[in-house]
Amino acid sequence: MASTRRPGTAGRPPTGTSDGRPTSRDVARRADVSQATVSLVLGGKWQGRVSPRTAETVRAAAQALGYRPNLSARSLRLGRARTALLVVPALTGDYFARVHAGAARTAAEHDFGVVLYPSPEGTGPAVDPFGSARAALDGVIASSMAPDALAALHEGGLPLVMLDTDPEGDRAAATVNFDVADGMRQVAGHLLGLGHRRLAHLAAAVDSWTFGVRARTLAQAVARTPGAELLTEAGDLTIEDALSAATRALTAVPRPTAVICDDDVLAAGACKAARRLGLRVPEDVSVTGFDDLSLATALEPELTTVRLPAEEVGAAGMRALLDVLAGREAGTAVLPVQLVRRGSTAEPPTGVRPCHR
Amino acid sequence: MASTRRPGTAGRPPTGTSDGRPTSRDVARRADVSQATVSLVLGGKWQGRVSPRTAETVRAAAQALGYRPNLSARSLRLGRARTALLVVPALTGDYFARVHAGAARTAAEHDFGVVLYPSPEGTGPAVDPFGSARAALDGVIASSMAPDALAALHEGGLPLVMLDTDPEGDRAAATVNFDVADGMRQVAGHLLGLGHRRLAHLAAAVDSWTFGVRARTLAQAVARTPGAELLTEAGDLTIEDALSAATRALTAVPRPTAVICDDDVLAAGACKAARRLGLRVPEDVSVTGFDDLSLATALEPELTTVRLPAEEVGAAGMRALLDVLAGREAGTAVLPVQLVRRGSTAEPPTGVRPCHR
DNA sequence: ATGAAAGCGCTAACAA
DNA sequence: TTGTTAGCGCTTTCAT
Repeated sequence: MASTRRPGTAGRPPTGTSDGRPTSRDVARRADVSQATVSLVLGGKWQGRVSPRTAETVRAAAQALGYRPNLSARSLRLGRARTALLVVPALTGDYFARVHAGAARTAAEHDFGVVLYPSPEGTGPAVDPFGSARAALDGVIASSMAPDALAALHEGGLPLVMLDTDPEGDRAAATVNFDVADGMRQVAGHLLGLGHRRLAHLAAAVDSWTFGVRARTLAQAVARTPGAELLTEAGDLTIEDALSAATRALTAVPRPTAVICDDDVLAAGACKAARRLGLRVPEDVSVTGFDDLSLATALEPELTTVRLPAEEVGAAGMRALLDVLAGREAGTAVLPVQLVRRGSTAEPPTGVRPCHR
Repeated sequence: MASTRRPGTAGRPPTGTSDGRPTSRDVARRADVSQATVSLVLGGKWQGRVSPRTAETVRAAAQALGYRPNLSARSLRLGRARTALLVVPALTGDYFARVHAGAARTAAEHDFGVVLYPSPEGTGPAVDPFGSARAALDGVIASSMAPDALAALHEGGLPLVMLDTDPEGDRAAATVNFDVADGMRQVAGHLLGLGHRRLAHLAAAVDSWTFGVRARTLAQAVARTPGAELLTEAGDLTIEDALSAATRALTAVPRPTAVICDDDVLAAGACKAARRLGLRVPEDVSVTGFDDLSLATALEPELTTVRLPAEEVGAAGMRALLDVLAGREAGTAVLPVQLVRRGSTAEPPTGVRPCHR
């Protein structure tokens, strides 16, 4: 008989079964089986344990009720959520969209989910991503984050895979990187091969492993080439900043004949600066980008740039995380990149020897 | 004494307390209080119920153990997750990043979270967003999705707020829109006022409310202006497609003097097409965009376009959802938009009367 | 082939 | 002021 409201009953949350959202018990009642049977059937592990007839009944009832398993209950019970957090510094541009797509695809193949967390702080320390990313998580994939940002991520005590970040940091369980050094070497080789000798490096004013590598590699390549010189200007990854940095570079005396940019956005700024200075690209000055964003082909002329296999880095990152979660060894992967030659580069203008002023 | 393994004990998931992740019971043990006290203290509702001294002890223990509450358990118990799903058709460009930022900011103010779901299908029907978005959800905000996509979203049985979508669809609990009609009127007025009479509409080949409104409004504005004529070409929202559609428009005879684009990406394609045809922007042909993406200022000349308050639509959407969840009435909001005049528009070329071929 | 039961970690009512 | 207790919905073992 109904006892007079026992202690614990009082603590019942506002959303009982009257909430409208059917539970597996509702399905069980309707199919006239036990709740456990429902779980078995819908969990797909009923083979040889539940009769096909019953299984069908259960599925019909679930369908009729529009039943969806409660995710919280499932992951509470399982202790795992089959979910990874993908932390990215920004959502601008299509690069991170592609990383996400790759990660999500691979995750789905293993019945995993990915929740995306665009860090409000950019590449810097993420402010409590675990508080904001409202999901139960099994692991974290961090793309292009600064080293000190990773510390905060590591606090979570979750397996961490880093993409496009310093592989020397020993915080991560696994690392996936691009061969950015090779990419920059390809750029330098392309321009140097075209005959350029006065180069400007439009560097990203961002403390990030990838940009450090780009700067060092470029400096080395130039140093190895007799007669070649390198001028460096830095700017934030915004059009506005790129414009002013590029303007500084292009008004230097003697004027560089090529501007090597750390990023396609910077390259867009460089093209804008060139045009405003009355310089034609590529006749008067060559410009290169990096990343091969959709922006690269939105410009006219289209940018010569380095294509990064963004989807693949996302996929490889997810695979690495799955390996770690399964207790398997997850190595450090380095993905090849490729220079895409388009309209923004050409031979340097002739007759513009030292007599340029 | 340890009984001989009772029934239910067998079902214990692999991750017990030995998993390494501390639970509130671990904190309780360490602080030498009951688990309930821990919950009270860390839940911030201990005022006048737990002595400050005890509270401090608990916090210290939690800190020392690196305790983080288990989200699954919390939302299972609460029956609500304080989390919204934001469904967007794509992550390219910075528009949706801004919508997300606005929604996340407002959510955070109410201790809510936002999980972002980039629909792999673009504006079309989302394939089981609830399966992929691995989080317990209280509601859904859908931005710029096609009408039939919303049906699938509504299946979830969750409150649905729509952004930038047909307000006539009765599926949503609330709607937030831009005054796109006004935006298009501003564009048309600007160009017509400059003296343009032969206009081309570079339309987005996307079945979406917002583009329908843009087309209708533009047609009306042109029809109301004596001597004005409108040519329409449609293309997907890619540079490549925009380029060919714009090329068709710009090779029409007589050539239009202005190209009104449904979107900044289309406008970038139009600029590219113009340049390839040897036409100068804006001297020979004016081009307008829509959205004011960062792309708009990456180009030279910068695009005259319509700025949409993206962050605000995200914030308003989140507010509407919070209202619905609280049982309050959530009206339909319409946000004002503004034409931003930049370098891509000017008076039509003179002396290019009918004698242009 | 099916059911009963336990308990994942948490919150909140109630007892003490 | 603090502890006890029930139970959110689910998965899984064991008993039937």
